[in-house]
Amino acid sequence: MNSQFGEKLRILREKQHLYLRQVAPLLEMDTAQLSKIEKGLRQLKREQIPIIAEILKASCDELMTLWLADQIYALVKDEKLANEAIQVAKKNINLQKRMK
Amino acid sequence: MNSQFGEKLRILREKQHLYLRQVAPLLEMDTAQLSKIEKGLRQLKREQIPIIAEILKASCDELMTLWLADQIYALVKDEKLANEAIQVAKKNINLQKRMK
DNA sequence: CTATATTTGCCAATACTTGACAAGTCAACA
DNA sequence: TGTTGACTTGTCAAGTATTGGCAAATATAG
Repeated sequence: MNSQFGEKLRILREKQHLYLRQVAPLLEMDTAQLSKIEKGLRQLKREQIPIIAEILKASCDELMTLWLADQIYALVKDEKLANEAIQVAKKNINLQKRMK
Repeated sequence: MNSQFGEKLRILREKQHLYLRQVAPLLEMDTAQLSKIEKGLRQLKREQIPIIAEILKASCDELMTLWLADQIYALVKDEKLANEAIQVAKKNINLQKRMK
């Protein structure tokens, strides 16, 4: 439960029978980094998500959602007020939407 | 709508008829910094929240919630998948809770 | 034992955030 | 109009955090 995004990448990569060493260069990184990303020890850059989505033939939106969810989760995972904070943030987002 | 937390601080401070110059030293910062914090241009450190809550005679939990909500909001405010991401993050938090 | 895939540890390089100060605006008012 | 007090803004060095890249370690299969 530490990195949904990373776990998903690994699953997708294995489904495509690809090795880290095959995928990493396409993202201009070494296998060590990609390994850490899959284990949630490092962050993939936001702008690399579309790239890896294509490589792994996955939904960019789904990956983006998981990636964002990981960021949020990291922020509040140890907070007793996590749920309340999320509620407030959500309200603000919907308010913002209505503004546009 | 840029910083609920900052706006709240300002309102509370004015309600107590306090000046930046009176509050800032209690947080070991100068007025410029506190001004920026109230305008959402800087972040108050998490561990300072209880301190300012006491100074402003406010609910620490409420301030903490707003502070966290601001962090989340900053993360996703320009994301079209913000709501989906929040949904996923929320689910993970509740999962985690059940684990404990 | 060897080869290949992945993981881990380390640290220099880079990027991001803050602290501190100076200079600026603004409003009140003598 | 000039002064004072409150707040704001700009800048940049210093402090933190994150990343990139390499080398060594581990794991697995033959």
